Formats: sequence, C-alpha cells, structure tokens
Amino acid sequence: MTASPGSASPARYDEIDPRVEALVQDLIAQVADKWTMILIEVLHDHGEQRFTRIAQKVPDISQKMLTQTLRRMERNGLVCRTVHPVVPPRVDYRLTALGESLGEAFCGVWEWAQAHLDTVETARQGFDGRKADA
Amino acid sequence: MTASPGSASPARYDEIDPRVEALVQDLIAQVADKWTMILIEVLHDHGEQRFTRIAQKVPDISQKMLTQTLRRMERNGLVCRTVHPVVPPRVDYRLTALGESLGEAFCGVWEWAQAHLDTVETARQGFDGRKADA
DNA sequence: CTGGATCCCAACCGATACTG
DNA sequence: CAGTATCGGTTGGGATCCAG
Repeated sequence: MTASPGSASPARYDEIDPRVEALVQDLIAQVADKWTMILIEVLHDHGEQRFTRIAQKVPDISQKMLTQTLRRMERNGLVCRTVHPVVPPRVDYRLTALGESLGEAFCGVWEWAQAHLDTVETARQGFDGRKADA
Repeated sequence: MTASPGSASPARYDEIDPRVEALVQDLIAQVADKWTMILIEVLHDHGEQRFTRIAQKVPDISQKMLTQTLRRMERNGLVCRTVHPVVPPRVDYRLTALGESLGEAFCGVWEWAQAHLDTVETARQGFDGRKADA
C-alpha cells in the first residue's frame, strides 16, 4: 500500500486522483493480459462457445489458465457463463456488451502494434547494433 | 515455440497470419506492461526528464525496474536517451514520436477502464455475492 | 548521479491427478 | 465435460551493494 493518508502527495504521475489512478491501473492489470485479449478475440469472432471449443481454438493455453482467465473475465463482467444442467456437463461462454466494448478499446493498441511492427524492429536492430560495436 | 511446421492449422485465433499474430502479441507483451504505461504518461506530461526526476514522480517503482523499463523502451524506440558527458553523470529521457503514438493508442484502454470502473465493480460484487450464498 | 550485479522472495504458469 | 487441487519450474521484481 502506498496509501499516505492525509499527507499531500506533491506531484503524482498525473493530475489525476491517486485513488482512481490506482483503481484504473488495477483494472487494466486484470484486463490487459495476453490471454484475456486472445479470449476476447475468440469470443468476439465466433460468438458463444463451450469450454472445450475455446480450448481447441487456443491450443497454447493450458486448461488451468483458460479456467482462470474465464473466471476473472466473468467476475469483471466481461463474459457471461451459462451452465446447462445436463448429464455431460456443458458450459457456454459469451462476451457481454462490456466485453465487446473492451475489445474495441484494445483495437487501438492492437493496430498500433501491427502498424509499427517494422519500425520497432528497426529500432531494436539499431539499438542492438549500437551495443555490439565495442 | 508453437510452430507446427507444415501442418495446416485449421482455425487460428483469427484469420490472421499466425507469424504476424505472434510478433504482435510479443510486441504488445513488451509494451503493454504496467511500468511502461506509467512512464509513457509521465514523459508525455512532463517532457524530457532525467533519471532521478522520473524516479521521484513514480515513488513505487524500484530503481531496478525503472532502469529495466527505460532500457526496453529505448530498445523498442519508444524513448530517446541522451547522455551528457558531465562529471556528475546526467541522462535525459524523452518520448519519441513512436512513444507518443503508443500513448495515444493506450488512451482507449485507459478511458475504457475509467469509464467502466463502477460497472466492473458492480459485476464483481454480484459475482462475489453469488459465490457467497451457499 | 546513473545504473550494473547480486541475492532472494513471491507470483505466475504448466503438468498432472483427482472429483462431480 | 468441466472443473479443482497440488507440485515444481520459471520469471518478475524488490533490496542492497558496488562501480564509473
């Protein structure tokens, strides 16, 4: 906790209320991770899916991470989880409106990354080259 | 590596080229972390800053993380590092155009988080409450 | 003042095994 | 089928000390 109670924090990262700042950062941390972004994409593209189907679409994710990520997304209101009370259990996951809106917000970063892939690559080579020439 | 050589990957996360996909995700992973976002904000708001000044603005960051993050940002072409050859060393960091553009891309996510803070909070309480009622 | 090197702990994540 | 529980390896990140 960096909570300095009544003491006037001189200059925070911004002019923003530090408490809101912390909340926002926490939220971003929970929501901006690799698997969350991927799952949003999958659910956006293919609509409601059951657990195993999602796992098939994202072969590199472990079942643990899939469960964990879906749970957190559900808790944050990003996905809606529907349990069908049938004998072989069946659970469907669907993106909520909130989840969809987050997906759109991510588009900016995603597009930035795509657009500047080579620029970054050039920068990296320049940097690495500079370090190499002893 | 998830490189399945020649085997036809049936349906990837999207219709996107998996190689590009991987690169983009790697880039996002390097660039979308907590400290990078904060440092972009600080440098955007206050312009060119020297090492210690930045550390002061972000009290919760360790000196190790600050150096590490700045280095990676420099390598990725997000910041420009200027070393002044004076007797007490002085190093200035400034956001590049690329860094600025990334900051703008982040705005979307940032604004989403701010806008939906309470929505998410409500969702969380609903979720937690549902789990509690045994 | 800047930042590299080291130690060490905690959180993350994958693999496996077990339950309803 | 859809999870939970547990163990172990890997990484992230803080504290401290040291060098240029």
